Amino acid sequence: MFLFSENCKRLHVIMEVDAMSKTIYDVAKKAGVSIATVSRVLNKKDNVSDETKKRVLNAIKELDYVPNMVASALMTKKMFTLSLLIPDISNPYFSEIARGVEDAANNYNYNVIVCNTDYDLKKEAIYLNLLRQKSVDGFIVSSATYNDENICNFDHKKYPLVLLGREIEGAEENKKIDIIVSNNVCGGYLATEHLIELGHRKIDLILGPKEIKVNQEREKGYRKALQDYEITVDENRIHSGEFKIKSGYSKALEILQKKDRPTAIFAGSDVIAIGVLKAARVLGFKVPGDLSVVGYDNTILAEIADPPLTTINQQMYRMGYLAAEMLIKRLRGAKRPIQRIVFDTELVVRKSSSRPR
Amino acid sequence: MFLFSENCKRLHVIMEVDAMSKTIYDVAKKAGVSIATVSRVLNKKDNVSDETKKRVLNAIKELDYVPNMVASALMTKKMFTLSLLIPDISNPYFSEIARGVEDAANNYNYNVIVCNTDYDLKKEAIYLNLLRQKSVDGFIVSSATYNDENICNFDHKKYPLVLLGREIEGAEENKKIDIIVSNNVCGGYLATEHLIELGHRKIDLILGPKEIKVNQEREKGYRKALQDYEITVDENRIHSGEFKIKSGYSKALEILQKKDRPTAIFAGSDVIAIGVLKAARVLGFKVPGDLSVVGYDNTILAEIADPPLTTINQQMYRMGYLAAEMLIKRLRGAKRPIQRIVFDTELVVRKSSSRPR
DNA sequence: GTGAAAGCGCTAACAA
DNA sequence: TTGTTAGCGCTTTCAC
Repeated sequence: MFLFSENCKRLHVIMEVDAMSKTIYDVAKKAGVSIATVSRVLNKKDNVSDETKKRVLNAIKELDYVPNMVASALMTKKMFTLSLLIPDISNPYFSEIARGVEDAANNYNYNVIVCNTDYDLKKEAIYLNLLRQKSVDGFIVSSATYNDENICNFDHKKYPLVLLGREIEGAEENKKIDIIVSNNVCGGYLATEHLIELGHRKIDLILGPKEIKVNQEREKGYRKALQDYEITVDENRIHSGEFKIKSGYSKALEILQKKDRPTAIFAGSDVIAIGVLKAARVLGFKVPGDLSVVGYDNTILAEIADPPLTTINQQMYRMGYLAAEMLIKRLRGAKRPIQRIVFDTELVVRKSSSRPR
Repeated sequence: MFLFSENCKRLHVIMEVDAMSKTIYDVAKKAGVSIATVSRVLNKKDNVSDETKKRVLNAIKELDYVPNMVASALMTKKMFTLSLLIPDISNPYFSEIARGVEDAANNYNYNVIVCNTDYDLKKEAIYLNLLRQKSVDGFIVSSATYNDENICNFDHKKYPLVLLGREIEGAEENKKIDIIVSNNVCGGYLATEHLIELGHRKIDLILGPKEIKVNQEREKGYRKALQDYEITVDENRIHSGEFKIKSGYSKALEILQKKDRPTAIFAGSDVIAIGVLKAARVLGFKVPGDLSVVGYDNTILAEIADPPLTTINQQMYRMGYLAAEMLIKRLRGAKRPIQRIVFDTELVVRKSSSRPR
């Protein structure tokens, strides 16, 4: 069976009528109106009479018509899709952020494309480029190292961007981009102060990669706290590795076997702290009796760890949610100044820290 | 300054030349060829002479031209984007799957839109509908309950779909859709058998929601193991709740205070098992001395728990990876039969299980 | 090997 | 309030 679909200038040879996707022309024809009117109804413009609107809505329902957003995006440049670039979605810290981003996006009828950059600038650049081709409306980026050239060279006018949890070097650059961070200096300070106030003097610090700015900031907080309490900073007590259990484990193993071993370790993330706990267990040190441990992030891991980790809370979900919300509001054309929002961090005391023996 | 861009039928009023996105017309003009030729080069068709190809490539580079995939998708219907529907990305089980999906997708130059359905069929339906409008190429769905009407009524011809970790009721329905699952009956059996062989006879089962088929299957494995070892199944020992720490906690609290309390609990997920551990701690039961606990999934939580959880390993990452790969291969038009792939589960023995006192 | 021209399914200016 | 029509930036016949 062959049929002609009598769309204006379109001539379809159709095998099964239902197999073809319906277009705005089919709806227009069925409702006895022009495509412009159908478009008006679809986009909820008010200048359509109730009478015709009803007819169009009926036709849409009867034909099971689904509007094609790709076609409309060709004109409007809006795909109602955000992209989220993070190092690794399987990391609880980022999956919590992602959940916040997606919830906000969903709330405004946006979708989110998630990309894992693995802290790899090249991979990030490829994603950025591919997604621009797809006319994604905006970007939330959380994978930048402190001097991320991808971001510095990015055309923020054309592609709205919110930086999440990371800053770019240079105050001027920062003034051009919306940024959401948490107060890492404060977090580093709080963790260190907590240990000092418990009576610790030999406090080692195990951070994530140096290139990631949050680590520099947490270190700053650590130094500041020691200074404020008039404890000399021992450079040999400051270490860095990766945000991985293994990394925390091996560093701690090394540290804890030195003569002048610390009575406390402040880890730059919960994951690192988990590695420290493991090393302590292997070496027969009791936590917190022989060694106090403080983590960072307050992911679900901190609750579950043995013993439950004292840690610094970051508001991942809220940061993600706000990032998406800011981005969407900017996309909607609100003339708002560039913002830089700093989320508070706070100390969460659990069982992994106590006064030294 | 006003300029005319001399694109064929297009007349642009341009303020800053560089501010406008370059189109295929600009490239064609600069290279002195037609847009058809540019298109051929972009799509790597072979029928272009090396000479002209070089000119076109040069023009592309000089203009910093970025092809518009939305426009091309209007013809080709390919957006090179998959969507992944899962209950909750912040759940480590699903974030591990998501990572596998995204890695495979990225490997084939696809992107993935992640959606959180919260086990809510209505929310799932809304996502499915919205994403169809966006011409997403295919779907990976992991949120279906066992009789998910959204999936049953889904037009798999038009929108390729892979079911991940869940099946649909009815063998016939299943034959129409690619499915990737792990062997939950086997997993349930292995966990139960492990406890039986340790000498346990009073083994309680705490599952997730009954509507989710995996729970029914794990229960089946549990029953089978008891029967094989000639232990009477006590219906009062089978419980169900949610896949949440709290749920496991409250159920275990209740169970452990009964007169005839179990010597072992098999939890339907690591998260539930974590709740059980917490309840045991609160009530002063030592794990594994007073109570053995076995989890399910082998997420990162199992490693980290106190004590580390004996659990059933599921290959989340590989399942996710394969799901995306299957979907993409189908999208590429390979005429392949509908597949149903079952991943093995295996017992991982850690510290939360031992013989009963 | 290359170009002209007709759409893909919409939106939006302009007419009526 | 409604319709006509010219694109949006590509792909894809069909000529040459």
